Amino acid sequence: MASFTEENYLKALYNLSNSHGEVSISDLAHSLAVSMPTANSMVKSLQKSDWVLYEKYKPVTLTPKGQKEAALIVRKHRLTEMFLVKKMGFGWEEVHEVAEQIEHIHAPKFFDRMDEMLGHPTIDPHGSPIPDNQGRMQEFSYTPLSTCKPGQTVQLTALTNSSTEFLEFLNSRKLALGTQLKILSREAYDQSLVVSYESHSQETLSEKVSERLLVRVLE
Amino acid sequence: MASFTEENYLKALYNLSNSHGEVSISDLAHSLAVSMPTANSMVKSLQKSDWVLYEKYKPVTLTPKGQKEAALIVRKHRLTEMFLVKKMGFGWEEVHEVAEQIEHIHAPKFFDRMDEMLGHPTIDPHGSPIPDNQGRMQEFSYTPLSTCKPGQTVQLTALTNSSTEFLEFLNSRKLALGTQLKILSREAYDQSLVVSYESHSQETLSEKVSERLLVRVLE
DNA sequence: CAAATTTGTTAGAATGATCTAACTTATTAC
DNA sequence: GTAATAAGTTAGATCATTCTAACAAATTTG
Repeated sequence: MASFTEENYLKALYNLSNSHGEVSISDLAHSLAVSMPTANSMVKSLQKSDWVLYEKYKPVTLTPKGQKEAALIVRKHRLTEMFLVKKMGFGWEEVHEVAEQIEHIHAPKFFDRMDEMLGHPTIDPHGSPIPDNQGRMQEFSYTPLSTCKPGQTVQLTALTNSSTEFLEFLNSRKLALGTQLKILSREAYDQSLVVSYESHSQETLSEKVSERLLVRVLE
Repeated sequence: MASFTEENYLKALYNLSNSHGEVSISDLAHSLAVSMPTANSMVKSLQKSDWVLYEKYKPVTLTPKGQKEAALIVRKHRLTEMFLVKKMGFGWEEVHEVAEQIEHIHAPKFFDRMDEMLGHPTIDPHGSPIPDNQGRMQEFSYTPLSTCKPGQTVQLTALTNSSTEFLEFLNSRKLALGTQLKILSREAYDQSLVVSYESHSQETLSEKVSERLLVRVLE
């Protein structure tokens, strides 16, 4: 069984994996706020327990066993976030820290019960998919708002960044998942978008914001 | 801030404290399933951080700081047990293991919200008092059923032991907190008691059981 | 109270997770 | 295609938590 620390490495590897499933030691170390030698030695030890594949000077890859373990940790994290929001009345900007701790609890029945109470949700409060209890995660193909065109109507479905600051910004603009946005125009100079939604007839979103908003194009 | 391990030592000290607030190294070690040298060295290190008072060859005592910290961990444990039973549908025999892990979560808002949703409970599902958010715990003076006399009517209010096996035994006899028992007789040979309650007109409880049942005498 | 037993301590070692300093390999930029 | 930079590794140390073996103090018991 993976230790608390090992679980954090597995989750980081899972989240950092590129399209080839590879993660550099450097990225891993930065993501976990540890030194490169620390990440290096932990990767060697994860290899011994068959969680990762690794060769000197090459990027790290999760084994199927490692992938499943990591996905199940992510599952616990996202189920917890959903539970905190839907059943305990927390805001989507408040749940990350707590979920970061609860994801390490070893108690299948606890998370199964959450899942049940929530009606087996497939996404978390930030629109990220929840892996199933076998560690399989469905792929969504959402579009960054930044790549959409004036005239399009879209629905906000997920975020690429869920930092407290960003979530609080979205709260201040009353932007929630599910909101339908009409793209009015794009400013050529800074790529900011002018959109309208609900009672907001004109709201400007910077490129920094619009590239973090994932949408489904409605028309 | 106390580490996960330190928190477990503080909690053990809190639970093992006798009327003078003292705990022997031996009891501490047994309770945590570690060797005596381990307990000894941890006690020395807890002393350095002002969690405990300690002198060579003397029993250990929690400082006020240590007592409060321990009580707040116990508070988190018992609130969690209550939440699992009342809000998530778990049985009282299923909640100890999970609460043992969740008690280490650092997230005041999470536990405050539980407390609120539960209506600020003062006892956990096994009748044990929940310390308040300042770490103060009210003292109840319950009587072990084993010391009661035939003819008395009592109400089951708490347990001195909450092992899964004992709780499952109580489930099998439909004995829940709040149940009113009438003591019919006592067997002189083994001190077992014959009681009646609800639809059970005659149930024999061994001394081992009756001394673990805490009651309030009604008449 | 002296012997036996229990309890507590010291010393020394192991493991997991981390660091810095120094060095090596790989990549990027002229 | 070298020189500079970035990325990765090794070596060696530290800290927390644990152990066993050996010894010492305190308590219990005949």
